[in-house]
Amino acid sequence: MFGLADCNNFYASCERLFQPQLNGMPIVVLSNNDGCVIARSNEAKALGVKMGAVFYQIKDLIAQHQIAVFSSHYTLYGDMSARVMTNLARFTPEVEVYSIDECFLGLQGYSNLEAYGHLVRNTVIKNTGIPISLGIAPTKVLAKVANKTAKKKNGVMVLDTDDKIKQILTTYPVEDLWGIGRQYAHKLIAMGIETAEQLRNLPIDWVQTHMTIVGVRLWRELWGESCIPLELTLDRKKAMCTSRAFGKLTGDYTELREATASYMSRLALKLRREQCCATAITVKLQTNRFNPNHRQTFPSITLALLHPVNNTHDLVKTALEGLRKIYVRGYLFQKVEVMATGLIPETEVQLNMFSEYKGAAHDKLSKIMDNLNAHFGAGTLRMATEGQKQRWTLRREFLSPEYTTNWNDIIKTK
DNA sequence: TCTGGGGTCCTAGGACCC
DNA sequence: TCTGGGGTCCTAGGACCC
Repeated sequence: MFGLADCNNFYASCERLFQPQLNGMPIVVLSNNDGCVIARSNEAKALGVKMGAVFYQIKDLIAQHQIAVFSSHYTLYGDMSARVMTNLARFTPEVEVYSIDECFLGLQGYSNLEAYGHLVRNTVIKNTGIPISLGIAPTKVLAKVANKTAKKKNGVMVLDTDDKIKQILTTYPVEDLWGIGRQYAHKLIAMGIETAEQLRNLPIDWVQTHMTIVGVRLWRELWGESCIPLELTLDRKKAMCTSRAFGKLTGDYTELREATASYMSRLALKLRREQCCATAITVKLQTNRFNPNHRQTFPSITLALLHPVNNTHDLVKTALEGLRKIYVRGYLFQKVEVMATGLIPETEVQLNMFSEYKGAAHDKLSKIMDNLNAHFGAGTLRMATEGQKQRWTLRREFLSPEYTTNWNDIIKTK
């Protein structure tokens, strides 16, 4: 049996936890640059705020109902997520952290799952203050279904018999299934397949032909045959990227250089944390695709590195070389993206006999930089090309304090 | 004025190998 | 008239997830 624990309205719950006067009040959390709504409390959902709604287009609604607004605060959410996961891990040795707010649990051999589920749920809520729901079923896909159903009931749902499964699937919208995205949903509904039960009654050959092997796995999981195992070890990443829209559009080469250098530095740090090196990097520029009155261009370039590296200096230098090659005057850019691909573990890097480079282990400068920045705060020591003023940085008008990760912001009680 | 960011997997087709 | 069989690797495009 698989359990799926999922935090309710996770980002909104994190913000509300530290402002209890907002209990029972509508809350929304915005994407980077305060662009669109990415999390809503139940009260905000009830007022008709849609997922992905564009913030400036719903400002009237927000004012009218006094909806509390927050900018994304991933330091806070990441820390709260870790607390939830630590608590969940006390209940089973088999834990797969699936996303920032979701976790699969291996529950094979456990008995009295209903009661156990409530124990898990109540413990997490008590210890972290974050409300969660728990779905338990014979497969991951069905655990997802159970979880979604649990959210509407008392927070725990166990699907342990064929009858229960059939009953739930009969009313379960096909587009809400894990693995059915917009395209498949569109195709299925056009054929009159509207529920999960109808989908699993389709012939498997049809599913194979139109939805590939991925669809077949989904189909089998709906019938209770587990095809998607728990992943108990972390796979090595294959690619990493840092991509962010600017706080304002810019065509200024100096600003684009600053942003590219900053994003690449951040990516280099991520690579070192994962203890891997990149063999190639891609730099991509984007104009604002939503504005039909703007001239559009999306230039991109991939550059191979002489040897796999993860040090800030070499990566920034290469990224700026890429930027120079793709930059065009006369466009207003909204975003730059840097991506590292062909990732190789630090310890398995093949050196180049014609180069002086000795490998990541000899990279003293990055180590010193990381240590200083860890101690004195991010950005204490950085590349000069990252700039001083950084006028292109994120808009985050509604940012909450770093309650759990910064001594200066810790909550004081009398 | 203003529209997120970071990933994975699968398939088909082409280039290449012996 | 007729043109093999068995592979690997890479890339682009399309789907999906949170």
